[in-house]
Amino acid sequence: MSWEERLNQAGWRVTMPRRVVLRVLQQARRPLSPQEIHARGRRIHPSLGLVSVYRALEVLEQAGLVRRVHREARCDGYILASPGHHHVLICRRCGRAVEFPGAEDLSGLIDQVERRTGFRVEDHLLQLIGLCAPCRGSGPA
Amino acid sequence: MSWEERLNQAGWRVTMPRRVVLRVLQQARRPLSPQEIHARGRRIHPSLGLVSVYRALEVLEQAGLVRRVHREARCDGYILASPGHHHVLICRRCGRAVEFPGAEDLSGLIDQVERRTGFRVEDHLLQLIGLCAPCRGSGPA
DNA sequence: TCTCTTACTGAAAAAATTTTTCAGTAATAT
DNA sequence: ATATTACTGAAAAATTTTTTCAGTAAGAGA
Repeated sequence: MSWEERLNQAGWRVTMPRRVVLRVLQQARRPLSPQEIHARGRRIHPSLGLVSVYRALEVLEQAGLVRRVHREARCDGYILASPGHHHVLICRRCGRAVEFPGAEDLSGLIDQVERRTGFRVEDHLLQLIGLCAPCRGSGPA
Repeated sequence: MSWEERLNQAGWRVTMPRRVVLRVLQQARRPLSPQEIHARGRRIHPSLGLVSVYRALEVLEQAGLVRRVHREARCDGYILASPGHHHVLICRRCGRAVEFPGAEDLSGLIDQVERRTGFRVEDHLLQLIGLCAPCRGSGPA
């Protein structure tokens, strides 16, 4: 099924901004911000508005056609740090965040990725999202 | 070593905003945005400025006393998505982002976390940061 | 304890990002 | 072809983050 069909099936229309955003991302070699996508998109279709880029990204992300990357810069939300490397567990219902230790657990996966991609992995960001014990019991999922 | 000593050793001063931000985060039960930290901090020390909260977070994060949490909302940077769940590998030098499949790799870790914390893990965000093959060869680390 | 140095501070202003509003346009079903 | 309404771009509003600057206070050294 083409992405056009996927959009249509989900009740969305196939429009110029969505087409252009997708094409820009296909040609990109690194994650792009909305501004960057807009600038590049305008070279393809000069009337493309920045607001439409925001809106297109929202729809395309919901449709699973685009993935948001979280990078060090420009994300808020802070918790207290424990010493050493920790992963973070976040409850999607109450927002509680819990740290848990462990880097070793990933070494197998990291080895595999290094072998397959040629990357040298230096650091990682792992966040697990779910429901904490109290929230599992109370109210609607 | 106390956090005050850690700051001093790293050449930073122990100041009111840093003290207040840390105290607010100690009392918080979920990740807080700079704005939220500011609002709560003012209840402890009404002259606290928002700008100082930003600056304190920056320093405390560098000192390893505070950890930034990346959440779905409010992060830019997009890449094209492949179907299904993928992790993301990002080169810190050239910015290239590569997806790689795999959720099974984490099942052991997730089981362990669920047992120890009572959370039910539904989703996760894993990003590996490192150097891609071309960047490993060229220029300064 | 006093004094000096300068890393810090809050407030205001500037810059940048994101959302809302609105009148008009164009994608799709019929 | 036509009708419906999901979409569009631009402007304005709201929000977030950074910069600037004159003054303050942390901490080193006497």
